[in-house]
Amino acid sequence: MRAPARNHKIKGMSALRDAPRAAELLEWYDRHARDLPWRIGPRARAAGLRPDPYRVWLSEIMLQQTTVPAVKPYFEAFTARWPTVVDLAAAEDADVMAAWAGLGYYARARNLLKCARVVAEEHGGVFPASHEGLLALPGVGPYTAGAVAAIAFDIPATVVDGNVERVMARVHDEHTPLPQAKPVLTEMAAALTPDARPGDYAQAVMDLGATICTPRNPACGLCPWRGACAAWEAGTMAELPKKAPKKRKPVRHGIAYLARRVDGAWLLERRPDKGLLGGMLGWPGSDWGDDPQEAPPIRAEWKTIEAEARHTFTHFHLRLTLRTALVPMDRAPCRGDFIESSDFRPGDLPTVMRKAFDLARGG
DNA sequence: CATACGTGGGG
DNA sequence: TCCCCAAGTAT
Repeated sequence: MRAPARNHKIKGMSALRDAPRAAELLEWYDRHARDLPWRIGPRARAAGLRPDPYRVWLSEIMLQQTTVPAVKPYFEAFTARWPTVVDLAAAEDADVMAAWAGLGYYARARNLLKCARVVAEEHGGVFPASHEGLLALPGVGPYTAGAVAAIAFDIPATVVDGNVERVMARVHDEHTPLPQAKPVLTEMAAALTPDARPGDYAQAVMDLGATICTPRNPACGLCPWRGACAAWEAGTMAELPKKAPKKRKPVRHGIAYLARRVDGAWLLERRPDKGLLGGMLGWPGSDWGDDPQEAPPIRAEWKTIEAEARHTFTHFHLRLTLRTALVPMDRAPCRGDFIESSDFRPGDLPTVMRKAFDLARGG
């Protein structure tokens, strides 16, 4: 009897390896699926339930380059405050940006609102039920379109995120470094994607990557695909996926000005939509570079705080010199606006600006 | 295709 | 302290 399911490519003294099968992964998922606020579990899905596309989309946007623990409280807050995409579409920009503060990658929040308004105004408040339609939405790329199509609509889309790349690289012992390997890893993922249970399958691979096939110390002993894993056989799982070497982050310097009016109001400035921290509230200040120039937003006696605020962004380290001043009621700023003490919440600021506030208030 | 774009947690 | 990373997208 032939064994067509066997992989006969033999490396060294290895035993025959099984081909990875979606069914094995789905069986594992049926027993080990994570319980997440935006998710419909495999049992409920089998009973015919589907998750709300709005919640799936919202979670997928939040989860871009962001961990599940970081997302959970934001997801709860957003869905409590804006239960439907139409509610979100009607929100004030500043409220959404404030609610997103601390989660990072703020272009996501701007695109989130754009997308909600497109869905509300051009699609009657209903998310498009196709990969192509989803892909056309602001902030929705190939991954998110596939994930929403599969999870919310059970469309058999190939979903390739960082988890899938890692799992495919290991299962096939693929040593080509990322991002060069992306096309071949996508092909491998497509070859494994089943027609049945696309939503469960997409979540199953991501759960596998998040809980078993982790970047460090993978729990291969618990893996449903261990018998099919070429990296396990070769002992290379810890070094996969290979990645192009990273550049060192340069250090940039800046000055931030924290002005408090005698009535307690704080001088803040809305940053332009484009660029770093775009659309967020922040302290007025200098540019961030090698040699920042003074740029006080209002005439005052500025005092420099001893400690500088340190913060690391995606591509540089920032050391922020903080200057504070107390200014009288009748003096007008040349940049920014005073926000009444009762209207100001530090939590509305992006983290770097909140750090500056904490330092200035504490010192 | 390379780069810009945040943050918090873990080793 | 420092580096790596986490369900990517836009340009």
